[in-house]
Amino acid sequence: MAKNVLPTISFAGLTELLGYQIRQAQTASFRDLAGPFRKLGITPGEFSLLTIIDANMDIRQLDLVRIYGLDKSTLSVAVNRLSDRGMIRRRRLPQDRRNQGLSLTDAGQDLLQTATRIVNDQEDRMKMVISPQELDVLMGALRRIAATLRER
Amino acid sequence: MAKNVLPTISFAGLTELLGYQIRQAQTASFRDLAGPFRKLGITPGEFSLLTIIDANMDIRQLDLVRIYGLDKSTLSVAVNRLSDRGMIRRRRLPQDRRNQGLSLTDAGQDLLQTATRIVNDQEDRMKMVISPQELDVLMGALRRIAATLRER
DNA sequence: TATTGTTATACTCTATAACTATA
DNA sequence: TATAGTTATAGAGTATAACAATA
Repeated sequence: MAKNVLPTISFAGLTELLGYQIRQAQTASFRDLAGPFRKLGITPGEFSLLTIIDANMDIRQLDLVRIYGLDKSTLSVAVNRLSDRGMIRRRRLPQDRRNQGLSLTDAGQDLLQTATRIVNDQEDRMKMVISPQELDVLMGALRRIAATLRER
Repeated sequence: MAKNVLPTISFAGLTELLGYQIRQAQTASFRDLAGPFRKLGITPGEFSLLTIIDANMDIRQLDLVRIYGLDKSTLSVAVNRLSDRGMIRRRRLPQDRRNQGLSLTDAGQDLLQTATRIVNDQEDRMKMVISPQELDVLMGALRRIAATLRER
């Protein structure tokens, strides 16, 4: 009946593409984080948002917009979500009251701490399959690739 | 007035994370493709779909579901879009009429050819900032990282 | 007038659930 | 009953446009 025959799929040149392998690694990373992060109610993007806000007292939304290359409306929505959940505080800055300084609440700091442990655990697992030398190459090469593609 | 002072943003540990750099490279790659691909009316995901269908005569949707780790409904929608545009053909397979074999139309093959040139151009630009040795390390390491994260 | 941010709206991508058809 | 695929629906994530407040 030929029922359990798994078809052999050709990926054509796909697997030889650097862009393809970068994407595969990236989706594997997100899916790996998805489970533990869902319990916390955050996404990888929100983790990085919390990290940057934590490290930059009273950062403005427009600075975050520049960092992420997102539209200001998109960022406003993202900040809303974390703010509604009591993780982020917004305050008008006295120097220029058009700006809103962002900071983490105590609950936000707790959340960040837990999320950071999850991320570090993933990092450890990734580093188990590559050598320290390979790690250096990887970090440098990925940075240069991103930079050159952003140039135009 | 301190108007043109660009604030110095700290990324905390973010830039030392492998997962972060992989994501940065991946979003840079997608954004770089976005412009030329928009003119063709396709996405990077659709490009890879076209490539795999082209290389696998009468492939079934369920095989694609397994490759991509997507839900069958998601894939059905994606195939619909390309089918509505006349790029993909579906035909019931005589061996088992529950299966639909997918193939590219002539227009689909033309589209794939044009998209492939765009992707290859991006690959060339990425390879201009890394050595052949680094390329080897990158491909191998990214493959192993994706594999280990998928294991659980 | 220009800048910072919000809101309404819409589009894409994804999954879940209920369905049809075929086996 | 099980498998392959479709459709309706809903939830993220994103952008555009119109708006409000502040400079």
